[in-house]
Amino acid sequence: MTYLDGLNPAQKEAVLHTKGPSMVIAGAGSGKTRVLTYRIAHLMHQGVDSFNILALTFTNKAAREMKERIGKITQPGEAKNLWMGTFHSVFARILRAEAEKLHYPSNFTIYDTQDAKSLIKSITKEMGLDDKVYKTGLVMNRISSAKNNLLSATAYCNNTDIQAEDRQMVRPKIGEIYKTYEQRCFKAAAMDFDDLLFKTNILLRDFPDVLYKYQHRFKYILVDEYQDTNFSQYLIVKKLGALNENVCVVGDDAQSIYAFRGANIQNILNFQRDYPDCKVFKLEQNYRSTKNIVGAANQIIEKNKDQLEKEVWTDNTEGPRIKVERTLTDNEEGNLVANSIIETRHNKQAQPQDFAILYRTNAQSRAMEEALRKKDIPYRIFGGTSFYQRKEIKDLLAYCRMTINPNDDEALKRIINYPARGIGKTTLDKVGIHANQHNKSFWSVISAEDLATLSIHAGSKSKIKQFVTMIKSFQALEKRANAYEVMEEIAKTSGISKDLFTDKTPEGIARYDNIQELLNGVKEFVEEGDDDEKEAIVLPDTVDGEAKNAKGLAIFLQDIALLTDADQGNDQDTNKVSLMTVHAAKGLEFPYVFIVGLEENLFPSQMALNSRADLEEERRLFYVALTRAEKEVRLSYSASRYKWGNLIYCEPSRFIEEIDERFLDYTAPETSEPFANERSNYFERSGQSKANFSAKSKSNGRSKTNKMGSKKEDKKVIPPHKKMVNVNDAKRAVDPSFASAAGKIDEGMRVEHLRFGKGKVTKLEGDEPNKKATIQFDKMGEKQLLLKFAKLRILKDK
DNA sequence: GTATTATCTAAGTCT
DNA sequence: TAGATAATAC
Repeated sequence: MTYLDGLNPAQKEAVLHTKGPSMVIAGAGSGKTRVLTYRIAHLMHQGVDSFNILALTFTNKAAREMKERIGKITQPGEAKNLWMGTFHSVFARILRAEAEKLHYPSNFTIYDTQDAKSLIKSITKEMGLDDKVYKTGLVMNRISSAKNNLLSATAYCNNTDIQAEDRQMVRPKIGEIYKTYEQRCFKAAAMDFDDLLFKTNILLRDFPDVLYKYQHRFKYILVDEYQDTNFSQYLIVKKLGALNENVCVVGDDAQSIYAFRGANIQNILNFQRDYPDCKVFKLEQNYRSTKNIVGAANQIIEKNKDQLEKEVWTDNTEGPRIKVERTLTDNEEGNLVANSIIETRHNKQAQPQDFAILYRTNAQSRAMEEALRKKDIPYRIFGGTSFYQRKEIKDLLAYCRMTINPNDDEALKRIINYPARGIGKTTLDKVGIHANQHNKSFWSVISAEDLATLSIHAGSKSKIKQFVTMIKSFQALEKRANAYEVMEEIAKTSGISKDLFTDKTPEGIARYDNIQELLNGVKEFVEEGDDDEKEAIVLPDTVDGEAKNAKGLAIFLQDIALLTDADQGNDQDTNKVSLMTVHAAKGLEFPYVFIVGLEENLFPSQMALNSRADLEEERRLFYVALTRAEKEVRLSYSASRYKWGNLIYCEPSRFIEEIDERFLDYTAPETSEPFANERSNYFERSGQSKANFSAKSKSNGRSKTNKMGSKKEDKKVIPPHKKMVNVNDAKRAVDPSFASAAGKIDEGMRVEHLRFGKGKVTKLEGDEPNKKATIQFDKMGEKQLLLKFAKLRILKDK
């Protein structure tokens, strides 16, 4: 039983309780993954066949990591039949195996977000709807949340509440779009991300024999990050676990950060309701972080109302305080981080891989990247525009998709005229109209006699025929060749390789390289031996009866849409600084963590300011960010930042203020009275939500300004849109006369501050570079400012 | 039908 | 800023 020795009593209890439902509430850094892996190992140790265990994780990254850990503590090959993966990948496989029950082919395509958006867009266009009203993103969110709540298109249209909501939003046609969307996906033999869960529910609901089969198969079910499951996922788990009730869910309500995707903390409560005798374990000892970090994190999360009771504590050392730093621009913030990394590496003998830079939005990675590149610090970006989402990769994959599933309309639309082969918009429109009228896929129109009946130029027709012949040749090849051979042939014959090769711009070269990289990846896939870990997630008795070519394109393509950058295999040089969004960092840990861009309207996101629930999710997100760190956290914010090419003036995040000073180490402008100015902004901010609110109601067409306008005396309140200064105003922010005056300032001078206005310097103290000035501002009262940061302009001597 | 240019608009987080 | 789309010239 040596493998259990490393567990603390609470962990051990959770691991040993294998029979019956259980729930593990695991605080950040309390060894949640450890419990899951040991639990699985323990099950197998007790004689449970890995064949009967299903472990569901939230990301591929988590699945892969856990697989590695299990591999280390079990006998070789023992975990071979273990099913472990994300909800999406596991059920995609089950759906492929059972596809014909739902009248889908097993080689159905998985539409990614881009595909889905493009389809929605063409539907709204066809319906003659204004795409400014029916924004694809909005429509998609609506459809997505309907699916996650198990509402089909018909149910959506018949639901009076929803219809009323849509009418109120002045978007009454969403239900109709949803219906068409569903039909189009079906005839294209495609499922989107939400369908993978939705259709699994349909499958388990309508086919008791299938349900029975998988209930028997999955005698033990484990779910990681349970707080982030949505209703659809919750119900799948509930159904599969109903027979044996050996369901173990692990989660932390404080780390629920996917409500935007339909995740529901309610599921934790549902679980206790569904299994009243479920055993609850709480893991509260944090092994990851210093006392200081745990203390700050606890304090942050305390501000939230919605949470389960638990107290995270640690035995670790105190550790240094959290450093808070401010810069003037986002690029400077990048330099600050880069320099800190160099410094820490030097002082603490740290490796690049010991550092993570976390941000709220992917767009922020750029400034960081540039700074790191300049200083020759190796880094790796997770997420963002994934490799598989690059245009050239998607183009090539679209050919592959059509080879496997020619009815894949989105793939067809993408490539029928790329590289240009004279099949233009007019032609494609005609095909599309015919296809939709007859409820067929584009392919079934152009590859059949239908084509002859269409009023298309003979020249275009013959070009279409050539295209059809080409795809058919790929299909023939796919039957006998491996994935690499097929894809290489496609790249060559389609003209993609040539098209990119002739493009000698740096972008063109990069694209060509990416294609080569994809081909290399496929080659690896074909050449790699059967390794146990890879096998673990493949359906052992799959995929369909006809014993498909295991190295074939179909298998390679299977769930490429579900992969992200983090899942790429090239692990050779992992000694790099990690850059990622806070969301992507969930479940990971690093000795040194930088959380950047801590500014109002960014973190918390501007869109979260309107409701308490949204703001609490942002706060949980910040909690997640803080608790990633083992030794040190550094927070930074910038006074200005480029957004959409415009310079935006930024305020520090409220989250900084929410941390007690005893956990912090300021290098901020106002050392003696931290956030004196920010506090005054806080006042502004409290009015901001009102401004927001009235602005919002206005845009709704129904003016509530009267109701909100009672607070007219708040005239000093700066509405948010004013805070977002435009380019002209912003030029003042970088006006050199404001920036460079610091050294020359003396007592008695009249100065002007960008924000506080005019005032008189009454006192100077301290030495460079931390010289501090006390200034009596005409309107804002007395402030103490650090000269190196204060944006002051000298007005007149004495 | 294609290539080039001008204009628009988006970036919130992930499977 | 950058990619996507619309307008324009060829």
